[in-house]
Amino acid sequence: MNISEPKKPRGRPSAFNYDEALQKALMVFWSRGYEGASMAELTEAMGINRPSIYAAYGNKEELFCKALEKYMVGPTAYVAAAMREPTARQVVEAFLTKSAEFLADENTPRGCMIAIGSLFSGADADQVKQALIAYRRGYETALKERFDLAKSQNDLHKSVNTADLAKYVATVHQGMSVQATGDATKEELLAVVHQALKNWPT
Amino acid sequence: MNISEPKKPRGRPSAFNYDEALQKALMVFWSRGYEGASMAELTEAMGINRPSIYAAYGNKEELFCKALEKYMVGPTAYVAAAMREPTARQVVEAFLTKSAEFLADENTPRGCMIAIGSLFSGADADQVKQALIAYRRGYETALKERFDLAKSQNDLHKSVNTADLAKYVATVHQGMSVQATGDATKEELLAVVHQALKNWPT
DNA sequence: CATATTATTTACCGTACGGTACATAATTAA
DNA sequence: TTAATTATGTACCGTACGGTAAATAATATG
Repeated sequence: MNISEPKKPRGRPSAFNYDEALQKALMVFWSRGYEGASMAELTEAMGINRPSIYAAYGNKEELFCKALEKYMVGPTAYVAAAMREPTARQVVEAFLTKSAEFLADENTPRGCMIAIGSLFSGADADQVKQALIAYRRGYETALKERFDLAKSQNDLHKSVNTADLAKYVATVHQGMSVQATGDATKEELLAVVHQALKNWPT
Repeated sequence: MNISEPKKPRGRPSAFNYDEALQKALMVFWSRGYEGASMAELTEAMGINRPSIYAAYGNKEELFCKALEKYMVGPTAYVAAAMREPTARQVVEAFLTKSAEFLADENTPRGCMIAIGSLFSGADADQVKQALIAYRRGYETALKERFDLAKSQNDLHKSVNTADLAKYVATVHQGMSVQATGDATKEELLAVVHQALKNWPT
């Protein structure tokens, strides 16, 4: 009786793969935003009928949040990688440079789902908006804490306000996201990054 | 027979003031975005019935565009004023500082309608999205031309890429708009501006 | 086999959406 | 007063929305 042996489920087996379908939903939310993505679009992209979605993922808000988690550990994994660069300057350079490439990548929807996925709240979708605000604050805090570490290593000067610096970097990233939904090219975004990195505090 | 004498209209007079009602519509679009603002909300805020809106302003897209024009000459007049500052550095400082105050102003909706009014397009609203992209490019171009002028006056060094610099400033502004829809305070936005101005080219 | 369990399918729910037809009210011109 | 003109109010259009009830199909267990 192996404890790691997966019990066979009793009823009719699922005809779709949970993660694959969620990945499809992610792409829809990413390209259309929360409000802009309709259940009709989602069902078609996911290739399963509506009641199956509700049974497997819950309602639209929960589906969005589950897709968001997939987004965090997948497409935006480069952010965590950037944090591990040896110096604060290199962290930011990696973060923003990779962001420029990511946001304007032609193989994925333009812009960052977390930055601009739902800026307004239609009273109902307030939970989604608040979740996104929390995520944004999350990686801003991660930047700040990385800068605090840099300060303790004399990598950043003691006079630097790490919270302000983190908010600045996050703001540039969010602005780049807006630019990416327009017609900004990767090269233009990289030029913005170059400008933002001039005179980095030491 | 004075030519400037306004002819009295023939039929039943309007029961509402065109500009006042449009101003109300503007506030709704500003706070909810294009997609998020429903005709029901608009009619209630404007205080007139739906057929009167369609008769006076056209459909929802046209109403949005008319409200946008009002936004341009009203709330965002500070942008044009900033352009008239004597030096490029002062132009940007005025633009971003005033933006920080504007975006987080508690008496108006948070964020900039042009920057984030409609980032996604639900196929139908593509015209609105494209209009906003054009407006964004408009003030980015205005910045670039102001920087070109500064270059010709030896206010900015010849080596400066004015297009890149303008895009950088626009990006910071758009990022601040996203921040403002979250919980960023005026003071935090001003700290971002301070950070963004540190690396100003000379 | 029968039974319990789970997933899928179809068809539908109530509501809100943007937009409009139509009758009526208010005004000017004749 | 009558006709022409314009705006208003009511009531409605078709459609799309997010979400679900209920019947059916597919599997495991006994």
